Formats: sequence, C-alpha cells, structure tokens
Amino acid sequence: MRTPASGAIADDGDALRFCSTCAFSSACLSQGYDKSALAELHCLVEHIGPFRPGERIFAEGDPFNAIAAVRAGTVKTSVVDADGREQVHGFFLPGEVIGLGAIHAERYPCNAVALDTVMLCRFSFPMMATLAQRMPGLQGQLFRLLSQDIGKAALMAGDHSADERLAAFLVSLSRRWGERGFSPRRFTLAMARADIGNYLRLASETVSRVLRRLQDDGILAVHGRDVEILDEDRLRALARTVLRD
Amino acid sequence: MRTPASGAIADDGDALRFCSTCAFSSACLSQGYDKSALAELHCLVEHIGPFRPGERIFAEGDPFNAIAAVRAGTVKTSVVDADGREQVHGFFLPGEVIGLGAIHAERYPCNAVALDTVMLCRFSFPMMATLAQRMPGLQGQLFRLLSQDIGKAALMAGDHSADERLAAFLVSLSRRWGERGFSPRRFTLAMARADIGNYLRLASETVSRVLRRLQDDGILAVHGRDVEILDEDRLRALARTVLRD
DNA sequence: CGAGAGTTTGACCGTTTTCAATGCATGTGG
DNA sequence: CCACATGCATTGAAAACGGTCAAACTCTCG
Repeated sequence: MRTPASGAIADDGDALRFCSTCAFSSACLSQGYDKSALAELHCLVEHIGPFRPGERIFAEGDPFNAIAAVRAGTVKTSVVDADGREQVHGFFLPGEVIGLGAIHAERYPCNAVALDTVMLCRFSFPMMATLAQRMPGLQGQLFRLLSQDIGKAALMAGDHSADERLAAFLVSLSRRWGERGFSPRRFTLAMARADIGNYLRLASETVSRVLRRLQDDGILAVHGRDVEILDEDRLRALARTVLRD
Repeated sequence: MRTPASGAIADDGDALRFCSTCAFSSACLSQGYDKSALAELHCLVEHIGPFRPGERIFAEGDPFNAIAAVRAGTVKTSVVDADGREQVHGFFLPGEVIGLGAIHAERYPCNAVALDTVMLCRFSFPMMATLAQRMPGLQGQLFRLLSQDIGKAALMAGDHSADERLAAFLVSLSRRWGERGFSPRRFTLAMARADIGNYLRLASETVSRVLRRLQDDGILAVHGRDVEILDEDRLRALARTVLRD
C-alpha cells in the first residue's frame, strides 16, 4: 500500500494485491490526493480477524460505528424474522463492503457471520465521513458504493424461476471471483445449500435438484461445494432475465 | 420555506407544509447552518411538473444528473428485462426521493413514471455533492437516505405468502401516508392491481383474490382503488413476518 | 470407525399461476 | 342519449412449480 505514513498496513504482505481489488481501492491508492489526507485515510483502517467459520462479525441491533471491506473469506448477512426464521440478505467476497445499511439507523440492520476464515479492513465511519468532507473523491466513492448496493438488493428481488435465479447466482459469483483474479470457471461455494436456497427463496432441496439438472444438461460439474462451469453461454442465457445484460 | 434568498420557492403556497415532511427537510429547513450555505441549497432546488398520469419522468439508461423528491402524487419505478417484461421496483409518495440508485453508474438504472399528477423538487446531484463538502449535515443526510434505500429493497425480497406480502404492502402505504399527515386508515391506491402484483411478485388475479379474502374477513373495505383498513391489528399481524416489528 | 451435519433423491401436496370468461366503469362517436 | 370500445378488476377451473416430509447417502472430523 505504497508506503503509508502509518506502519499498520505496510507490514502486511499481500496488502497491495488485496487493496487493488478492494472497493476502496481508488480512495486508498489514489495518487491525486494530498499526502496528509491519504495518510489519514490509512490511519483509520484497522485490520481485524481472523474470524472462524460461523463466528459472528456483528449482530442486528449492534450500535454502528464502522463499515468493513472483506479482505479474505466470505461473509453472510441475514436477519431473523418475528417467527425466528432466518432470512439471508447476501454474501460478500473479498473487496466487497459490509455494514453500509447501518448508516441510516446507526445500528446494524442485520447479522454478519463468517462462512470460512475471514479477514476484514475496518473503517470507522464517523472518521471516514469527516475525512470525506476534505476528500471529494472519497465522498464520491462512498456515494457510489451506497448507490450500488441499492441496485444489488433489487436484483434478486425479481420474479424468476428457480433455474433462472440459481443460474444468476452462479454467474454473479463467477464474475465476482473473476474480477478478483480468481478463476471464474471453477470456484468453491462457501455457503451451504440451505443458505443459497434461503437467499434465493428456494428450499435447499430445490437447490440440489436444480444443480443436478444443470449438471445433467452439461452446463455445470458439481462436486459437493466445488462448482465448475462447463457451458458459460447456456448458464448466462438462463441468468439473462435476472441479470438483464 | 422560511424566506429563502431565492424567490423560486417562496412563491409556492404549500411549500412549508410539504417541505416539513420531505426527506430533505432537516437539510432544507435547518436552523443551524450559515445562511449562505442554506441559500445555496435552496438555489439548486428546481420545481418541475406537473407530470400527467403515465408520463415518464426518466428512463433507464438516461444520463444521471439529478435526484428528486416527490412533491405531490405517486411515482412508480421499474425496469424491463431481456424478454420485455416489466419489473416494478417501487412506489414513491410525497417526501420520498427518487434517483438515488443512479449515482453509481451515472445513469438511471430504472424507469420512473407518474401514476397520477406528479410534482417534483429536482436537485442537481453534482451541485448537491459539492455543497455537501461544506455542509456536514447535508452529507450525513445523503448518506442516511442512501443507506435507508438499501434496507427498503431488502424488505420485499423475502420469502412470504401472498397474504403476508400484500398485508405488508398495505401497512407500509398506511404508515407512509400517515407520516405525511394523511389518513392512515383510508387511502386510494394510485397503482393498478397489475402493478401491485408485479411489485409483490404476484399475479394481478392473486392480488384481487387476497384483497377479497381480507375484505371477507373484515380486515379491509375495498372499493376499486379505495382502501379502508377496518382491523389494523390483524392486518399488522399478517404483515409482521415481512416488516419485522 | 462412528457420529453428525449437510446433501441428495423420491413421493406427495398445496399455493399460486395461468387461462378464460365475465363484470364494471369510463369515455367516445353516432 | 345510447351503443360500443377499451381498460381494469373479478371470479372460476385446471395446471404447474416449488415446498414439505421422509429416507438414504456422503463427507468430514473427532
């Protein structure tokens, strides 16, 4: 991370590689800002973790003070409804930001748990907002991140068949892993079938069945949680109505 | 609007009454700011409309330059998928803000149409962001608005029965009209059954049937688009799992 | 090797959709 | 003023998709 004034980040081996794919990269790595502002941004980053699989990162109702970028691993966010049923809101890969929904009420609106071993970059939000007053680029980046999340939530809200939603889910994961330098062809699902189903509003049995069908059709190869995309075109074709591109 | 420097707003008869229920009220009406900043905020507000029922306000893909608060009427936002099917994203009542999802890509991600006669307060977003650099309260208000919209989208994304979703929809409208000084008991739906169904992922026929059932149970009185809530407790009970409160 | 969680598969069932027809306003032109 | 068209809402009957229940299977981990 380009010799920041603070040593807190420089001593991290893969900092630069991670940071270049992080949602804050343009803010953190920007060349254009005055040195002192950039140093301040780096100062308010705190590396936390590792969180173990199943470990809670924050809980619904916790007072909000920070957003965090996922550094490694996968985070699941969810809420629990009046009847005690879980409702999965999303999965966050390295470089993606959690906690943005908490700004409004100054409380986290959902639970966040680590699905595997998770590392985070924690940013104090009040400090970040103050800094954004002096860094127009940082303010813009925050506006964009928030705006982007509005659209993300709307994506899976649509009315589509089980096949279409699951295909869209896999295409989305494939792209996101690909953008981060991992293979978009082969990846491992960090979450259980039940979590996927819950997120997509399907029974876990339906997830199994659709996965089987896609495998029988030669579109996927599935071994437990390892997925290989064999026919990207047909998978995209299925996902088309959901992802709209 | 408290004798602003610009005459553009002062000449509007119900400005104060509207503004006090608008999402920007704390920013527009705030006492604490220095006068010049407040005057500048008022300068970048532009009153537009009226839009006629069915008239388009912005279209998906249009270059983004402004967000807008609904001043009067109801706005529907929607996208059209690859197969040409409409997908309703939301309905916006007076005081609510449209266009927030456009910041990210600098293009509107959806279509917005007037459902009845609509008036808007248009805010140039670039100018607003610049002003927010000097007005921490305005920056915070924008962050909160954006953050709030993330949660809104997640609400209707859940997996619930037709009765629960429709009940939640009605409770939500009731609250929102109530917060704006209208009756939370009786109100008129600005949108067609097909739009409600599309928004809730139900066939319009199902909307009719559920409405009928709620009426037969003495929970509602429905006459075309006029709705009267007869048993708020039971309606809320139905909506409980969706709205989680 | 056994325990237990997670996954897969099958059979059946129920809610919601689809298709189709009818009803009900509103508006227009003859 | 009436006949008719049009758009929206309602209602009924049948079909489908996905859910639920139950059992077998697989994998990992102590």
